[in-house]
Amino acid sequence: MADFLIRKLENFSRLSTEDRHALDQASRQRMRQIRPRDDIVREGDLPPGVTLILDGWACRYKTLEDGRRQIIAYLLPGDLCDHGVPILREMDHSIGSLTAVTLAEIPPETVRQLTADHARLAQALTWESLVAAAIQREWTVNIGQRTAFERLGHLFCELYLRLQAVGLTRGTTCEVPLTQAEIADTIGLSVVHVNRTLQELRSIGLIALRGRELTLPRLEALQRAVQFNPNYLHLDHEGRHLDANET
Amino acid sequence: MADFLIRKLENFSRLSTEDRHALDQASRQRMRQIRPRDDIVREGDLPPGVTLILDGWACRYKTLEDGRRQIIAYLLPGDLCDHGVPILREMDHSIGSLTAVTLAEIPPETVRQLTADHARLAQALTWESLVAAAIQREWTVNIGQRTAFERLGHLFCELYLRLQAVGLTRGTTCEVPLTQAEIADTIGLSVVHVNRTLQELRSIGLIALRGRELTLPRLEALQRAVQFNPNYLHLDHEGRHLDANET
DNA sequence: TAAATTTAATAACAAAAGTTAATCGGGGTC
DNA sequence: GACCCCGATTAACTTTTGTTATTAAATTTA
Repeated sequence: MADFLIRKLENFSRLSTEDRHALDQASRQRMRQIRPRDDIVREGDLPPGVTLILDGWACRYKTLEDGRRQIIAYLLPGDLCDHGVPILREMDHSIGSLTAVTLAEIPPETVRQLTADHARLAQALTWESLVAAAIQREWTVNIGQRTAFERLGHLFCELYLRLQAVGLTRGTTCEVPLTQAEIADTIGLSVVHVNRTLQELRSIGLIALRGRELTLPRLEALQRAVQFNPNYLHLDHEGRHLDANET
Repeated sequence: MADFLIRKLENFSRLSTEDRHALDQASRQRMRQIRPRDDIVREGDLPPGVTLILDGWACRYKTLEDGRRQIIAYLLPGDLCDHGVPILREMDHSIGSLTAVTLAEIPPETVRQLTADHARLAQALTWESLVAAAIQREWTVNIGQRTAFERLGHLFCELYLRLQAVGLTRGTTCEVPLTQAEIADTIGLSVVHVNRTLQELRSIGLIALRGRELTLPRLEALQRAVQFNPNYLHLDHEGRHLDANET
């Protein structure tokens, strides 16, 4: 059930069979199905406990009074949300599904046990939350400093690598179930301009889009063209922390 | 020594004398002075342990190859940085001082003891880190969706309230030791446009700037004008979580 | 105190991105 | 199979914001 999360965590450290089993069990206790484009939690609600996206895409977002909307983060299969359960009184943003979503609510007690009994797991989960924070920071940079062209290319690089980390790419291709309006709300551009920029990326041959299928035929070139530096994803040390054989 | 942090945490919950004393002791173990506009940690460095800003302003920032720079977060007196010490191998961004800064490095062992021995403190520290994350999200919204006018006003509202939370405001005034160039790098605008927008805010009487002294004579009006909603700062429940007398 | 260096303020012009509106196209529905 | 609806595309035009350059003012330093 927790396959995507497990796969992601193993980018950071090798988990034992028990680690994996425990995580899997935890994810099976309370599952929930969400329809596409439905709210999972709304701003003002009591923050939910730890939530794991088992499958599908969701996002954090915030709506201004006049209807402008910013997508703040994507929640992909294997992503966790921890709002520090009883500490904050209410959500300051909403979470909504983009596609159909399957999620697991992991009870506080289960989280406590998991991290208490499985040191590696605890470490790996810390890693995952540090990376989530790093992604949020990178989005600030992306929206604040980059041109439309760079923003869009950067987003695609990030999505591709994050999907790859959970095994959701085939070759140079991955599914990106976003409308241009959603992309616009993500990188702070108008739909029209997203469309223009998309054309540009296509015409140079840096991306290909067939339906919801995104192909990055020349990832390296794309990364260079938009100054994408993957360091913030902290994916580059497969288990090194736990192997004693470092240089 | 840790006065600002203590004051900030008490916006969330009342601390006991021992809590405060323990925090204060922890902050005295390893102090460091940083000159204005100096790097504290650089991208690529090994992430430092838990760092507490005792006094002065610092910021997280990221520089692109071609020199563009984005300020990702402000670190004000009483702010904490926790990079999850040994988990990530290298910093994906830099931290630099804006003014002269006094900081405390809190050894991992001390952090462990603090949170183990002082439950309230542990909770309060979790609160502070959740708020830091919420601020980061709000910046995404600010830069992504708002006009120059709103962005700037929003930033000022945030800074004022954060400074107020640590007792660094006098009436409607606070010190904001930023150049217009730094503000520009914060909200993703050019210096020239920041200047223009500043004039506009001034001419309407929503802000006054004398040197580094920022006055918000009509905070409410400013908040309305820029659609500032302070909910993301989660400052509105003075100790409620620990008092049993809730509704 | 004077010189040097930042920082702030303006202006004129250029470019990027937004707005509005119309059309096209595919997928699903009746 | 005709109709609808949503999402994508395109065009024309507007607005916001960026760029470059110059000057003024304020700080810092010598």
